Amino acid sequence: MRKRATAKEVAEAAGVSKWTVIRAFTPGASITDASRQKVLQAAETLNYSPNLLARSLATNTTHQVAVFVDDFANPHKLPVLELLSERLQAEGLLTVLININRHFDHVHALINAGQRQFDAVILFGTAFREETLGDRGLEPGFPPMFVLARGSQIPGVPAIACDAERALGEIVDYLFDKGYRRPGFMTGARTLSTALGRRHHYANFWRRKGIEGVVELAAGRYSAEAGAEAARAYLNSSSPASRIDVLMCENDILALGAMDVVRSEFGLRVPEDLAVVGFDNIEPGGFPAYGLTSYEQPNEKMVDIMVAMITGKRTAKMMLLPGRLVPRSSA
Amino acid sequence: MRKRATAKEVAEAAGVSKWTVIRAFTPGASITDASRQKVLQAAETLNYSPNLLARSLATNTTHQVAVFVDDFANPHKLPVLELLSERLQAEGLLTVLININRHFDHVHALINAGQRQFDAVILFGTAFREETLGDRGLEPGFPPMFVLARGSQIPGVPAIACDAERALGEIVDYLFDKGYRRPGFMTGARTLSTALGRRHHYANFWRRKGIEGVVELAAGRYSAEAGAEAARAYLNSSSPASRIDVLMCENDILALGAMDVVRSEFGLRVPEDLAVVGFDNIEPGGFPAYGLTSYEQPNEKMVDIMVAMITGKRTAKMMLLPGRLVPRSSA
DNA sequence: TTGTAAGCGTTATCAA
DNA sequence: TTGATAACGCTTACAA
Repeated sequence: MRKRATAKEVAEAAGVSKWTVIRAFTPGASITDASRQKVLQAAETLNYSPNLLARSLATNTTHQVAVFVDDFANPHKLPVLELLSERLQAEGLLTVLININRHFDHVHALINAGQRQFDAVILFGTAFREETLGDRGLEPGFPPMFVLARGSQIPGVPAIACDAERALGEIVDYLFDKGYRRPGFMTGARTLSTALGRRHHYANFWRRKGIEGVVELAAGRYSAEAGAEAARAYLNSSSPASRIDVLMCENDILALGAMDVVRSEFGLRVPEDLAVVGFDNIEPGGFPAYGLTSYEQPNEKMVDIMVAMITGKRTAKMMLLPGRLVPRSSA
Repeated sequence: MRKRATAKEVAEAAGVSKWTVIRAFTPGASITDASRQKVLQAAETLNYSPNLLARSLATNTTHQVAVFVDDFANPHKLPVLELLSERLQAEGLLTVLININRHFDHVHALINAGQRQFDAVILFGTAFREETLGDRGLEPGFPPMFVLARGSQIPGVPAIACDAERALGEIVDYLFDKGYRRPGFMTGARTLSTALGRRHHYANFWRRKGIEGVVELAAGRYSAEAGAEAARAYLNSSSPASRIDVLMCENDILALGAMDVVRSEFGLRVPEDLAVVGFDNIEPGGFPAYGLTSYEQPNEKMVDIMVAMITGKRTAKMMLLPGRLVPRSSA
């Protein structure tokens, strides 16, 4: 593996100075066509292309965006990652996928992100509280941060997310119209503000309908298994007469787990005996085997806006966007 | 947003030279404890941490690995991405997710990867033929390439994948023992070598059992919808008497789409009327609503080996690893 | 152990 | 338009 050719080498080959070489590769630089041709030809034979690393050091911009993800159990992440990477690449930005876990937490990741001079940091659905950073605060020279698909817990960090209040309003209206009157809600991780948020709005809208006391099923985390366990626990401990008639789950993956238990283990019919609703509208939910009623987040819009903010084509600020109710057979 | 502190500034604050500052941040460098303490303290107050970009330029290693992905429809990608990013991070390497699509193809991506000096490039399940690069070949100074979860089509580019021959052998043995005798195979993209590979091995093993003529259902691409269409087309055009009794699909997502059609649209029972088998063992396949018999790739092993090769702890070479048959109710 | 010089491959700025 | 000088922030090699 030979070394890459440098601008200097190309310059010698073309009989010009290295700065002229740079100009040949700089759109809109002042250079004669003759020089440019000479340079491009020399570059071609030497197989030269500018070293982006050196460019980054000099320009102080890496064209790389860090995306923090901590919940890979949710299939919803994949299509959004696809969208995000596509749109970023369309703007000449690369996606650095950062796995937030026990060994590489937000603090480490943020410090690392600073050291690597990313152009921006996106917290994609990750839970992150301001206190976590401690005194460090947002360090000087730190890349601008954004929160995607979740409300922001950090003042000054803009969030682009689905409007949960509006979403839950639509959902409750729909369920009420369908005749459901004994609502339950399954939460994933308790500490997350969105968890509280969705649950909170859900309860609020039912209250406005004159119905108090939404039953809470706590799954503790986001996975089909957790959803299954929570549903099982509830169904085992409740009498058929007093049961809820509709279960809204904080996301689809919980809903699918719950639905499996409701039907396979307890032989209940969905939606006749117990209706189920999810959130995110992941693909398997739409399969005939489930027919899960869900709520679709405006992924494209969210991603487009986020990318526009990162590139500075839009002013960075919090935005809540409307999604879309997707009614199917489960409720 | 102030600029980041530099080693030089810390040096001035600590009353030493900037090289001493560097040493304080270099494990195993010769420096007195006194100096180190002074430096670390100054660094602390100035909130200094080394600039990784500058380091990369100087050391010619970025600690970044590019991962090319072109098929985001397969949910199997997500857990593997999680594993991969985790293991890479454990080695101090960051994952740059590169979306291969119409606008950003392998050639662009590879050139870009060279310019960015990634430490390695992983083709994760992407189809890429040698000719694509044309004359350029693998350019000098180009990062080492690896293929993950697919056979390599490029000589000299090591692939880490599941042993397809062994896998299909196990599957056919299992199906034969279960009494199935009229096999069908659903292919995704026709051009991919693994497609041909899996189908090829499948047909071979049936032949060894004395059964010729595996029926091919061509879905054309990898998605539940494509699987559904192919299954629909086949069932519509075949007479119940002459039909296959077991359908092996090239991957799970095709299998789920097919299974939905088989059951919901044609009212056939799985496995009694038509058994279905997939590949990858994605999560929804395991849900009670499907109970899809599948074959699990050794994801952890593949990823661990790949990372070990990238870090040089293992010699880079092609490896085929055994997976695991996961029998469920669908076959 | 510590300081110095040179170099990594660009870009920014100014002079010719 | 072109060439030259300085700078980006670090590492490597060498000298003190």
